[in-house]
Amino acid sequence: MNYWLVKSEPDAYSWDRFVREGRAIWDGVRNYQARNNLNAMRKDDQVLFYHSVTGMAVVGLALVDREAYPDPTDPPAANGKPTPWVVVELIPEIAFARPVTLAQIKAEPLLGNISLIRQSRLSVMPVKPDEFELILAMGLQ
DNA sequence: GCCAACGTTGGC
DNA sequence: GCCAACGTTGGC
Repeated sequence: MNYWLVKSEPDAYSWDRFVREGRAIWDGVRNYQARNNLNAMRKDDQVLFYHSVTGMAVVGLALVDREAYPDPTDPPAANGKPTPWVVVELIPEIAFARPVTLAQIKAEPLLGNISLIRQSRLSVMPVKPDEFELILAMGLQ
C-alpha cells in the first residue's frame, strides 16, 4: 500500500465536483516527476486530495481505481510517437470533517519533511505512511 | 501584485 | 554542455 497527495485548484477541479461525479480521470499532468509518481500508483493506493491556491488544505481522501494509462488529452503527434503522459482514475473515499490546512501542516513538527512543503510546485507526490496517518487523523477528528 | 522555486527553451 | 531568458505554480 502506497500513499500519495494530488493537488488541484478548486476553481479548476474541486473536491465537491469529484464527489458529485464519483470519479476523476487525473489528466493534464505535464511534469515528468509527477508523471513518474502517477506511474507508480497501484490500485487501491490511498490519495490525499489537496486544494491549492484558493483552498490550501487537504480536503479528502481518494482511492486509485485504475492504474496509469496514456493520457487521452495528449494524443500522439503526427510523427506517431505515443504520448509520454499518463492518467490514473481516482474515486472519492472520505471527505474530511476538518480540512487540514497548509498552515496546520507547517505548524506540525512531525510533518516538517513532507513533500508538500519541500517541493511546493510538484502536483503529484508520495506521502510517507506516518505522514499519511497523521494527516488523516487530523482530518477526520 | 509580488516573488521564490523550478522546469523548459534556445543561443552559443 | 552551459546558461540566460522565460513561463508556470503556488504561497504570501
